[in-house]
Amino acid sequence: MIRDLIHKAISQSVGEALGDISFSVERTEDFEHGDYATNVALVVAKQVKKAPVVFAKELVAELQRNLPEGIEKIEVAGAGFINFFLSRKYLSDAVSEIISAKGNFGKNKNLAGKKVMVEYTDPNPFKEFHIGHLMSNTIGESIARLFEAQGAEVKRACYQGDVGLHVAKAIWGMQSVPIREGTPLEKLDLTGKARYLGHAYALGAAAYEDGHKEDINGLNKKIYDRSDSEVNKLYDWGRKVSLEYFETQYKKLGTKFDFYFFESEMAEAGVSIVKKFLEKGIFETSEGAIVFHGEKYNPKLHTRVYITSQGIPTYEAKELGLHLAKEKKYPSDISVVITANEQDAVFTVGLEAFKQIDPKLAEKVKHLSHGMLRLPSGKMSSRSGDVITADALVSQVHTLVEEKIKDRDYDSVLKKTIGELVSIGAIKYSILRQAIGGDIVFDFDKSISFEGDSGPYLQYASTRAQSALSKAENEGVSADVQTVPTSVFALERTLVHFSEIVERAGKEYAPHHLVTYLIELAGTFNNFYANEKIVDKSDSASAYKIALTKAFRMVMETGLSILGVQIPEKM
RNA sequence: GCCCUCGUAGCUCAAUGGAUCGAGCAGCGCUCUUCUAAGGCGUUGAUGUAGGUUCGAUUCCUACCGAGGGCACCA
Repeated sequence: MIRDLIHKAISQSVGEALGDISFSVERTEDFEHGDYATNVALVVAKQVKKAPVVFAKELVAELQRNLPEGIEKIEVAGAGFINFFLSRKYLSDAVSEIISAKGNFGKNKNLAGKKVMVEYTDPNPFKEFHIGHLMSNTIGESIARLFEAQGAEVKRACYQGDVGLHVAKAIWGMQSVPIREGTPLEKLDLTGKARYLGHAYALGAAAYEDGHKEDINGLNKKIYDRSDSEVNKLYDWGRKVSLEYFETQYKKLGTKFDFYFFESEMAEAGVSIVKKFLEKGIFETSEGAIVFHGEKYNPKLHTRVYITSQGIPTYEAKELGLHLAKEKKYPSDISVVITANEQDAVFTVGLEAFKQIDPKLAEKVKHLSHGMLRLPSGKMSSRSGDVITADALVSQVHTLVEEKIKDRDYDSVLKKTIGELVSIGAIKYSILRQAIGGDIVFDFDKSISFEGDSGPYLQYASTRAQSALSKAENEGVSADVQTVPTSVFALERTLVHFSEIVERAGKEYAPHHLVTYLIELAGTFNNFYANEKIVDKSDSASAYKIALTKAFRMVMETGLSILGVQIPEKM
C-alpha cells in the first residue's frame, strides 16, 4: 500500500533523529490537505530542538529526492503537517487495479494461515429469538467476514442453552398451559410453536418470582438428570421446535454455522474440570456450592458459583467445558466470543478462572460484547415477557419497503427480493453503523431509516451504478482507463482508501469504520452521478467514467458483503 | 457501597493525542425533458462540570454531576 511506502520514505529521510518515536501517515479529512498527511514533524520537533514547521520544511526538501512513485506533490501545512498528493496516474491505475482484482480489492492477507472461530447469536431453545439475537448475529457475521477479508480461515459457531433454569421455567409454563390460545400444538405452524414456547417461558419466569421457585428448581433437576419421562417428552419436543425455528432465522439473516454447541453437552466436562481443579485449589467449596474467588486474582473481580449446592453446573462451569470442546473440534489461533455486555463481568471472571486452568488456551479467547437493543420505555426483557421478536421487526420493516416500491414497474418476484434484501439491509445497517458495545435505542418509527445514513442508501447507490453500467453495455460503450480526463474526481480519491479501511476495521474488530467509509463513498458517488453524465458516446471521458463507476460498484459489493448486506438488482 | 461502560447539534451516531469536531434525521431554501429524487445542492446548530498532563485533549489522568449494566448458587 502506498501509505506504507510513504511511511517508509519518511523513516529513511528522518533517519536517526526518529529514534523509537512513532508517527502516523493517515488519509486526510479534506482533499485540500492532499490525500495523505503525516504528523512526523510535530512528533519529532522536540527531539531535534526545532520548530515543527522548520523541521517539516527541511524534511520535505529531503523527501523530494526520495518520493515514492505515485506521489505528485508534497507540502507543509498548518502547525507542521506534511501533506502528500497522489498523482493523476496513480489514481487511474488504482481504478484499473480495482477492476482487474475482480472483487478482491480491499482484502488482505494479514491473517493468512490463521484459524479463527467466531461464536455468536447464541439463542436459547425454549425462548424467543428476539432482537438481541438479531444484534448478536449481525455483529458476529460481520466480524467473521472481516476475518475472512484478512485471509483467515473462519468457522462460525453457535452455542445454544438447551439446559438450565430457563428451560425449567419454560417446561413449567408448558405444563400449566398445554395449548396455545385454544389451538392444539400440532395444528400450529413452526412460528406458532416457537411463539408458544416463548409464552410458556414468560409464564414460568413470572411463576418463578411468584411462589413457584421450589417447583421450578425441582423441575430443573429432573431435566438435568432426565429422570421423568413426561418432562422428557415436553423437553424433546420443545428443543426440536426451537432448533428448527432458529434455522429459519439464520437462513433469513444469511448465516451458516459450521458448529453447534449445546449447554447440555458441556455439563459433564464442566463438572469434571471444576472438580479436578477443586483439588488443586483453584475452586473452593462455600456454603455447599463450588465457587471461584475471582477477587483473589484481581481485586476488580468477584466470586461466582460454578456448581450449585444442588450439584448442578452453572453457565460458568459449562463455559469452561465449551472452551475445551471448541479447541477439540477446531484448534484455532483466535477464538472470538460475542455476547451482550451485561455478561461482561461473568466473562472477565470466567476468563480469569480459565487462565488459571489453561493459560495458553485462555490467551486465545477474545471476548467482544455488544450493547442492548432497547425500547424507548427501557430494557428489553424476555424475563417479563416484554420482547420484540426478530421476526416481528423484520416483517414490520418489510412492510414499509413494500409500500415504498408498490408503484414500481417490477414483477412480483423482484419485488419480493427487494423487500427481503432491503429490509434486512436496513436492520443490519442500523446495528453496524455505530461502534459495537453501545446500546441502540430502538424506536419502531424512527430507528430503521431508508434515507441518508442507512442501509438502503448504500444499496440504492449501488443499483444506480449498476443501471449506468447496464446502459453502457446496451450502448456498446465499455469501461476503459486509456483516455483519462485531466481533472480528478473526488470519487477516485475516496476509492483508493478502501483497503486501509478494511484493514483498520479488521484490526479493531470494528465494522462501523467500514460503514462510515461506505456511506462517505456512496455519497461521493451520488454527487458524481448527479453532476456527470456517465454514459455519453460524444464524451471522450465517458469510458473512464464508466470504469470509475464499475470500480465503485465493485468496492460497494465487497464492502457490503463484509457487512453481510446484499444488493438487489434494482430498487 | 464496590466494579465496568458511557455523556459530542433538538434527535440518532462518527472522529489510531492532531489541522476549521464529521454524517444523517428533524427545520429552512433550491433541484426530476438525463444513467432510478430511497437522489443532489445550500443553510441553521454540539464536545456534561471543574481541574491536570501535553506544542496540541472529544480522546489520557483526578474529582464531581448524570445515564445504563453487573456484584453467590439465572444465563
